[in-house]
Amino acid sequence: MKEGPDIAAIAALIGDPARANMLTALMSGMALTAGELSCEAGVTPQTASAHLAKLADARLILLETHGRHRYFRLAGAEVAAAIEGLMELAAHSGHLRTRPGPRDMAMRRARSCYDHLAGAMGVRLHDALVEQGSIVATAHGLGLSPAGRSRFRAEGIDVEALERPGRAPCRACLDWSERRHHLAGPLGSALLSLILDGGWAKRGADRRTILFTREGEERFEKLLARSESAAKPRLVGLR
Amino acid sequence: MKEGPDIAAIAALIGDPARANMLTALMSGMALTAGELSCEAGVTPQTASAHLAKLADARLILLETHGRHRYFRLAGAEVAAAIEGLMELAAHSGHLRTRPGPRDMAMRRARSCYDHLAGAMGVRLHDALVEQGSIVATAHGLGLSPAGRSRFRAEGIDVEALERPGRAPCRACLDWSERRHHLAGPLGSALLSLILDGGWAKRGADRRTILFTREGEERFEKLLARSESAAKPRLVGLR
DNA sequence: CCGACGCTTCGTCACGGAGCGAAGCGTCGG
DNA sequence: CCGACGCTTCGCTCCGTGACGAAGCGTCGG
Repeated sequence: MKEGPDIAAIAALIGDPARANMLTALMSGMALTAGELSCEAGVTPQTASAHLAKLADARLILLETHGRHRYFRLAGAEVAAAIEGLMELAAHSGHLRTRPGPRDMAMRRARSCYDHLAGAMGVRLHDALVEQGSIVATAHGLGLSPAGRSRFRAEGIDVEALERPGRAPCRACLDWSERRHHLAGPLGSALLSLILDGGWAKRGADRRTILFTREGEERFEKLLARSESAAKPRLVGLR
Repeated sequence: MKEGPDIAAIAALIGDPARANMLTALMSGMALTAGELSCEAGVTPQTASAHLAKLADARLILLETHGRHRYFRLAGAEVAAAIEGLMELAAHSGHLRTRPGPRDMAMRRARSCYDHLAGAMGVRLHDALVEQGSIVATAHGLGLSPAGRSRFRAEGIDVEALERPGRAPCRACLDWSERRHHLAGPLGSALLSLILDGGWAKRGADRRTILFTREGEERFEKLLARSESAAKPRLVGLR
């Protein structure tokens, strides 16, 4: 049993606290500078530099240079997925670092998981879209129903851009704080963009917590309500 | 960003080659003795014992004692999911340990991923069941359609046992070798049991490869064919 | 131009963890 | 009962890795 992916190499990279903190910070989906990441990791810039080089060599993160600033971001959704899987396992097996507090509650309510909405509100979004059939199971993962397409189009989302060959327009991502699925993939990403760009919510100081305005929350509820009451009749016998 | 699950602790456990090999061996879904796991890891029994204690303390594996034999198995599906996520990431980022060979081909074709069928055949099973609507998206993950329920019942599967409160009857699990979904969860588990108990296939020497007999392969194809041609008409416009 | 800043590279040190030999305990089977 | 076997625990060694200080390079802005 020595063939196949070398999970030890990958896990060992994530298994260092400094690197784990960096990767977790990058789960916000935003690119951060080497200096910012050294703060996140709580180490000196020189140490952070060595760590970042390892992550980049392993292709877990990507580098973009802007003058003297070096911006790093996660290499892609599969990195986020692996980290989310570890988070789920850590949460499930009781490996938590601090007691839940007010900030944790905000994280649990709404946060970005890489490029899409997670937390209780992310789960509600997924559930609502599934319940009324805007998204359905396909061989390539979750897909859009015809009714779903027109609904998202009405929200200003470029639906054609979501559906590219060999790429599922959405994906169920298991939420470590809710133990249920929230919506990931291109649709999930587009919806978080809609929420942030539309001013419904803004990022918290930690860059990851998503804080809805009063008005934004109403807009979000209206999105769920339209999702739940429009188009397809409810499949009562299904569940 | 110091709150939340401690992924470094979990990843560090997986990041040791000996422990990674053990966990990978346990992805077969079978329980193995401490001695067997020390062979898998390529270390002495005393070293293996210390590693196993760490994994058990962290609740990644469970111990069952039978006389002088100590059987260990993965603690649950969330462990398998995290490992699978790391496998996907390792494969995606080019962290492979050996060149693909004949054995690897058998692994890619059909293998057990914890308690369900993975590899090309596992992906085909998922796709066929989705295409004809036996399984559909629900808020709790993938669920069974009415037609799916009667079909699986006809195969001798205890469908009522699959659908328990708070537990999705199936789940899409991303396959690291195929980069597509195969079927996990209770239904996936029941189908692998059907395949193995029904004599359609047996486990390879490595305990993880699933080797179909000629006859078993025909039975499998018939399952797919019935899945694809029966009940619900094809949703041609969907994709 | 030049000092400040962001970041990388080099050298060194200290600590922790994985490894194994030795020893011991409990179970099994003849 | 007793030797063989499976497994755990203890003690010790060695190596690898993360940490930081020092130094250097490139970019930025006054």
